[in-house]
Amino acid sequence: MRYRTVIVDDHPIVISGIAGLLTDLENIEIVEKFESGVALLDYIEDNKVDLILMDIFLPIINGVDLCKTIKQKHPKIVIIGMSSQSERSLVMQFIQNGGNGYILKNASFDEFKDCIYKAIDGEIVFSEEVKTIISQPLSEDLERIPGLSRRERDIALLLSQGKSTQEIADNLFLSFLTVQTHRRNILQKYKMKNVAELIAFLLKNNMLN
Amino acid sequence: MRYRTVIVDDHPIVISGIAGLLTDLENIEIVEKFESGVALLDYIEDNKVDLILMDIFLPIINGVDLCKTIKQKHPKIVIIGMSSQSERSLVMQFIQNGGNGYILKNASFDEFKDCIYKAIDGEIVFSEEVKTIISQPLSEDLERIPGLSRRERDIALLLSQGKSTQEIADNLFLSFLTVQTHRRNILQKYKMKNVAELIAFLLKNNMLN
DNA sequence: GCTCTTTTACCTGAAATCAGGTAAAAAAAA
DNA sequence: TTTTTTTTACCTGATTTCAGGTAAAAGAGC
Repeated sequence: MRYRTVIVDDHPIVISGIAGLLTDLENIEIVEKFESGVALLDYIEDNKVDLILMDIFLPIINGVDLCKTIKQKHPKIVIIGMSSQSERSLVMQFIQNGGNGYILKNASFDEFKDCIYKAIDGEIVFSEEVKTIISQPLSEDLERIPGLSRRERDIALLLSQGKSTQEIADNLFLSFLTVQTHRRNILQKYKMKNVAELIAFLLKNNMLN
Repeated sequence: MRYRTVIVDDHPIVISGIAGLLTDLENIEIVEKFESGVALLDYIEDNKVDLILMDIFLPIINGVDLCKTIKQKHPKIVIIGMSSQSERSLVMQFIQNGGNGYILKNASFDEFKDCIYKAIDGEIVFSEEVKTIISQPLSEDLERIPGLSRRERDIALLLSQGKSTQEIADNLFLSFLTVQTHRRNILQKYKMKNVAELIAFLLKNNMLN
């Protein structure tokens, strides 16, 4: 079986580069190339596609949303994201929205080949550098951030559930004033202006749960 | 080379079950079994370990935190998470904290074997059911949730950055009262009590960015 | 034993949010 | 073109948060 493959990238040079790499691959047939997501969305409505290699930074509609939209209608299409540089949260978001893998564009030909074959085989794949990005950062990112104490985490968790100071006090059998103090201490510890910013910060850094 | 492997699970029955599966595997040597994370943390300080299979739901310290702690000091140890049932965010969190893979306990022997060998080989692996969990749910989960309008998303984004109503109004060149109306509409749309709960909800459902 | 951190608790006043209402212009969809 | 959704805007009052203090008891670490 030959996999009908589409490439989406807003840089024509990158498209031809990837196309060049892929022509060497057995059973990968490049059927179309696009420079934007909307053109791709039109195309897949009328044509059979098995594999999509897409840049994440695209004009109009970004790669994450594009992937989500495609997967909702065509869950069987294998989608691999690509970008020149990236960060952890972007990669995770792409996977959470149905992506089957993520490759940095500086990956070697062998990495590309490996990842594509494995993705077709049903695996979720990452190029080497992506793997380090999604797992290593915590050693630098999170180590310097002082953690929440147990009580503070309890309170932060209830805050993220929309509880008011009074409700939290009732919930934890504490004085209203005590909870108020904890709230202020947490905000000051991370220099946050209010609970909204705090919750966003804590969730992005995986400090709740 | 034989991989020195440790199993951590608070159900002795599960430990023996997994141990049984693994004895059949070439070059996997089970050197120790633990029922809690603290015992494991002590052990790895004094003994060489290559691979850890750990339950995610553990007493005292949970699997995600345990994985994070271990990886900070011993990034080369391969850690695979396991649980009986799971949800997307938990799996993603585990991976973001350095985990090399995630397997549901109902996976077949072949899946276990495959995942373990691939993880040792440097891949990030998921058992079949985990793959569907992390990618499929969006088609049911998110489709029924009404989206934010463009203006609403602008405002929600600024809220997540800790901006006050007045600051948002200045930022978007709107009246204070207009922003106030948008805030209320967003809260009512998702039946949220306050911005804190709203931000948590939006971030967990990838509705910001 | 001593020290530092955490948890508990209280007071006050300004600022901001939340909840209820209404309504009209503009834009998008049917 | 008509209808619906979105965006804009105003009013009021109760509730809540935020920021500034202080301080003592309990627990963890040295």
